[in-house]
Amino acid sequence: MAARAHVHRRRHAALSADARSERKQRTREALLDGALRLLDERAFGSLSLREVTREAGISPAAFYRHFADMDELGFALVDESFRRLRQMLRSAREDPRNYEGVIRTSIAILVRHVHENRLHFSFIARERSSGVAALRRAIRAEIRLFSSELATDLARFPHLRSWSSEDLQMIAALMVNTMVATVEAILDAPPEDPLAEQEIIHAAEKQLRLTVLAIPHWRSVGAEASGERS
Amino acid sequence: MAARAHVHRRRHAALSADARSERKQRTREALLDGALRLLDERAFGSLSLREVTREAGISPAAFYRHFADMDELGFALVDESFRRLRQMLRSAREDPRNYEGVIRTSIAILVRHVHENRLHFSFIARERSSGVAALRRAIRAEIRLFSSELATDLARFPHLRSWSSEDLQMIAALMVNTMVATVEAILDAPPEDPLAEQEIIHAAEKQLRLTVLAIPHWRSVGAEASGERS
DNA sequence: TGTACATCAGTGAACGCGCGTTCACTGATGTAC
DNA sequence: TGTACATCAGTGAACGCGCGTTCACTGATGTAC
Repeated sequence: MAARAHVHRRRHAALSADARSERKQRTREALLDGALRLLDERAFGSLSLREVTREAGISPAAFYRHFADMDELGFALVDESFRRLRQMLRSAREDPRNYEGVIRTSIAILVRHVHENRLHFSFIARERSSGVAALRRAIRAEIRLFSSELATDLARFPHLRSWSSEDLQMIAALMVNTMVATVEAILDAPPEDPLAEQEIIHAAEKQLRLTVLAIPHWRSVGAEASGERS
Repeated sequence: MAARAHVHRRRHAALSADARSERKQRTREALLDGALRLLDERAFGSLSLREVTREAGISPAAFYRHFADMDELGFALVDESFRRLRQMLRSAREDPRNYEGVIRTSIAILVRHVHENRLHFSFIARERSSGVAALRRAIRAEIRLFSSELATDLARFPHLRSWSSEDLQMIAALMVNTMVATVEAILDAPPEDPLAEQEIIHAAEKQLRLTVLAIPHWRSVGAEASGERS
């Protein structure tokens, strides 16, 4: 395996498997994972560069081989976390059904992904409101994007086809609010307490069912026309 | 005014106006207000004792005449913030009307209080998710209490009289979610941009109208009976 | 393949800084008589 | 009212500590020939 680089004697052997850059990549991931582990119970703004390098098992100075400063590491965490979240959305969109089925399976997929990526969701949930302004803005922008995509998806359902884009955004935002609150509740619940979690899930399903129940009865007023049509 | 303490020559003149304890009270408020000012853009967990005393204009050591540590100051801020929030709820409950009227006036009262107590709401919104676990728990408990009280209030409305307590909690939580998200959006919007804020308010009203629209059509399932009634 | 040189991820010591906390103190205010 | 003593909010210096950042370095890996 050490001889691997000699197999093809090219001008730039670095194009093939490069032990050095592989190791570098692994250290970078150790920094990101270490930070994420510490962030399960702490805010990013109170995390020190030295703590992260300590957790990752390298010296403080080596940090600068990977990131210019802590903020840059923070952005990398946001990117990674939302990559996982988008991947979740892809699974969720794979089997569209009627309202009822969508709600149950969407919540189930959401809950599964929260457990599989607990630290990433915990990081996003915490930094969404907190501390570092740049991180907060990046996260809010991603969530707004998510909400817009949901609005587009919703437009395919029977009653919603004729809705204005503004009203679709409004109901998508309402559903995203519910999902964000549900994720926060799950992360906040005593870990691995199946009863508490089941109650949270049950309430979330009811809230979404209640929301979609209103759809056939909705008639928008106020924004589209300044006058009213009695 | 300096002679005030001499007017009544009592055994314990301290019972009347006490210049010393008045001054102490004023310094305590300077600490709380200074901290709150700094917390408009920062997380509590990243706030130092020295910064707070600097902002309040006293020496670091004097801090300990008022609080044992920064956490104690944090709890005092939570208390003060929720005192203002409860005061808001009292105004909101003063004139109960039909659904529509309640929504418009409730949102208006909420928005007014957010502007009048911007720093307190900003503090609560940020620390609700962030950093210091003890503060987070205190804030979540207050919001849960708020949600329960809303459930009690809702029980007085026509269609909701017969609802189970669980379903009332569910819809109250949904409405609180919407209000929390609305407050966050207002605090996040460019300050004093009346157009952006009007859009946020408009969306919030729609979301609440949509929610109450579902009420007459709701039929709870799943929790009360383990079997289903087809 | 073997050798001589280049690259560069990671080290360890050093720096100046702001931190929380302690301590003996000061001086204005309060109390007893 | 006047005096002598007690209280106590606030001071300023000092402490040890962890921080972010810099620097010259080491030694394994990569490259050229």
